[in-house]
Amino acid sequence: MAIDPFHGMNPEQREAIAHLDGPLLVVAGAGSGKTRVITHRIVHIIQSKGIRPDRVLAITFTNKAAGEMKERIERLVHLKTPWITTFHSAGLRMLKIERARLGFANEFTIADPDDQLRRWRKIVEEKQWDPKEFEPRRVQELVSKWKNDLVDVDKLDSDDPFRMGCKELFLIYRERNRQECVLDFDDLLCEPVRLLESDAELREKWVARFPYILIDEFQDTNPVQYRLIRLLGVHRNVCATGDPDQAIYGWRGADLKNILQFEKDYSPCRKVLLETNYRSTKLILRAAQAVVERNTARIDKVIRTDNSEGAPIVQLAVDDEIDESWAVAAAVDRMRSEGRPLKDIAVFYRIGRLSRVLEDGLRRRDIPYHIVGDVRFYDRQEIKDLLSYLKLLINPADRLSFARMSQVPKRGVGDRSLELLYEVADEAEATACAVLERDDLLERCAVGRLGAGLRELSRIWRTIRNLPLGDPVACVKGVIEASGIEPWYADHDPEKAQDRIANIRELASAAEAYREAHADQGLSGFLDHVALVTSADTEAADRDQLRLMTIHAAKGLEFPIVFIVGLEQEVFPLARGRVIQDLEEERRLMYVGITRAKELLYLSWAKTRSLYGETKRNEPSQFLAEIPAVCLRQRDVSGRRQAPAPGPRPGMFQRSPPPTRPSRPPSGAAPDVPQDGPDPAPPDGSTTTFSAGDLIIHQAFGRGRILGHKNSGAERVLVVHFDQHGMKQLNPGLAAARMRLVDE
DNA sequence: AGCAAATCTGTTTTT
DNA sequence: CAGATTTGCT
Ligand SMILES: Nc1ncnc2c1ncn2[C@@H]1O[C@H](COP(=O)(O)OP(=O)(O)OP(=O)(O)O)[C@@H](O)[C@H]1O
Repeated sequence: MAIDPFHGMNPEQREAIAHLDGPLLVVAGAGSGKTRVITHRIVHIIQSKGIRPDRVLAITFTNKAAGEMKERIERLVHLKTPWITTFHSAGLRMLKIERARLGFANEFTIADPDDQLRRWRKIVEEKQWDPKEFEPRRVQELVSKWKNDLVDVDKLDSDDPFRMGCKELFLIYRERNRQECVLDFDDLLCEPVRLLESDAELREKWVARFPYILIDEFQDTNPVQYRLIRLLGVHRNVCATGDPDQAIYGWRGADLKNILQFEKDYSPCRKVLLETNYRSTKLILRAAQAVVERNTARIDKVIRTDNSEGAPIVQLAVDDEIDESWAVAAAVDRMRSEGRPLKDIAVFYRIGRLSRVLEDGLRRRDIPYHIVGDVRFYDRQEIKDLLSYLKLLINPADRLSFARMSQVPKRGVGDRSLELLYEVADEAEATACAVLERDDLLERCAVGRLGAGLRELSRIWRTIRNLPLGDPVACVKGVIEASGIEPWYADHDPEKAQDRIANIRELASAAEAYREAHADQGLSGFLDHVALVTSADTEAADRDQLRLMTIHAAKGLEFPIVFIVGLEQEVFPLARGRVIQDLEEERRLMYVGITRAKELLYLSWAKTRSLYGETKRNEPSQFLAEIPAVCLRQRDVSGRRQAPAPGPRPGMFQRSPPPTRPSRPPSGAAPDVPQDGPDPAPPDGSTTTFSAGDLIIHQAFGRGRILGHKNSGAERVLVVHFDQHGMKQLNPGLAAARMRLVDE
């Protein structure tokens, strides 16, 4: 029944698959079959060495890549491969197994990054330090960098007061997390390293656990990750594959020099170069290669393809971002009408914000799309609310979750009640949840009219605390029921209630799906899963949708047709405050983007673009000029809207005329003057409307005159000029209840 | 305690 | 410009 792992492989790939014992480094360009080598090597290891699949540690960059690799291998060997995962999941799995060594009082939970940020903010506040100087975001960023760079913070010394301040904050942060049995994301890498380094016996056990180790996308490995590999890979059966030209996570501490380091650390090390690209047309590959060859800090490598020459890359210049989105939508629409499945097409951009305009264009043409890396399902407010209850069932010491549970739904428990409760808990050396369980403690904080809320909270906690932790579905359903969160959202936020309730139900479905796949794992496993899953993993891959994503999210993927938009200097390559921080990394990003395309590539840039609230004139990206002209077909459809007689609109990416967009009204003329027209009826059902020019009296602001209404973001607002208070923008629904018309 | 309005940011990429 | 945070009122 053995399958031939060498089947369909070229000679270099075969060499890499065959060389099982001793270190191996595969360095190769895009689309050369590196991931395929890893996959087939694993099959070969299992078959020829008789190694159990669960004793192969294979690291991929994303959960999705891991899932695909797992699926392929499990289909071939019919056994589970739980250690084909990301670094973070592998770290978590190790910590779960070794949790006794962490020294926590109860089972740990993984803190949500937002909750951690709140923790930093609170610590700065308690210290009474200036939150401008110690901005929680910056502090969190630096500490994360330290952890990923393996900095020993206890020994850290610096002249920089910010760094020393962060050190002081960190010591408090760490202690608090320890008390609450909470780990942050970076701890999933640091803690395994710490445990392994401090215990030779443990190290031996884990080294023996994985006789073979493989790492894909090695160029984006950071110091902690590499240390973990070094600790586990003393047997030297370590295989790394990577492409230095695809190193795009330098900002996260990844260091492409790890590739050179690997060769030294594992010297002598077999090195295999893969030089055939199986993915792209000749023109696309030549363009990508020409761009990346501009980098100076780079070792040249050969890459060729037997694929056809292919169609030229289309480059398009447009007036602004709206035209760009129209052009993309028109081109996609045409492809769809020619029978192309939408899932063959992807649109890439440097920064996530660019997806907004694209969405407008796509919606106009009813093109279904999926934004990869959009708000994670598990990051939605209502989901986090429920997760706080669930986390407390596992780890009642977690006060960040406690605070959220206490205050959603709102039940009259505020910061004061919480402070009091924490004091009582600390004094009794009990967890916050224990206070809710014990009448004697509860009565000490549920005093006066503050008491009602806490008693209600206590009642809820007592109904959920005995939910069966082995069954995530029962827990989720029990918490939804007991918390009363559905009726509360329905009542309190009717606008979004439907979506919210749908999401809440989906959480229950997710728990069901999880229970189905991991019957032995229980609630705790479900929560871990939730912490690590990204929105790229949750996508509905079965639907025929256009995919929109940042180039970072496109790493490792391939599509027949690719659009890259926003190719303007300072947008891509991206500048911060007019400075491009790392041009070579930006260029590698361009290389990654181009090399995702198999057949057709479209590149567009807009002469003006509104971003961050201002409209800027931009130059085309330097990367466009770096592509050899012979690879390109250039079109410029800018400047046509101003034509005196509009006539039929010229084609954009293609030659057939797309529908025209009327030229914009002179919007810059009077930005603050609201548009006229009747106000929408207030949502409360009353019929009161106000029109521009009406004179009104407002309960709070007194006499004023309605100027009209305008759109402020997604909201419609009423613009009123008050005699006493000047110009104000009011919510029309609420304002209607608070003001009345008066006669002149 | 809770809400709505006003003010103030900053502004990349993600496991 | 949009999101988060602070202020100010009930
Ligand atoms: N020997 C081969 N013959 C035919 N097709 C191959 C071969 N090896 C790989 N491929 C195909 O080439 C494409 C690229 O392979 P793969 O994703 O493994 O490359 P990669 O080097 O990991 O790419 P990248 O670094 O760009 O992510 C895939 O569609 C794969 O199926």
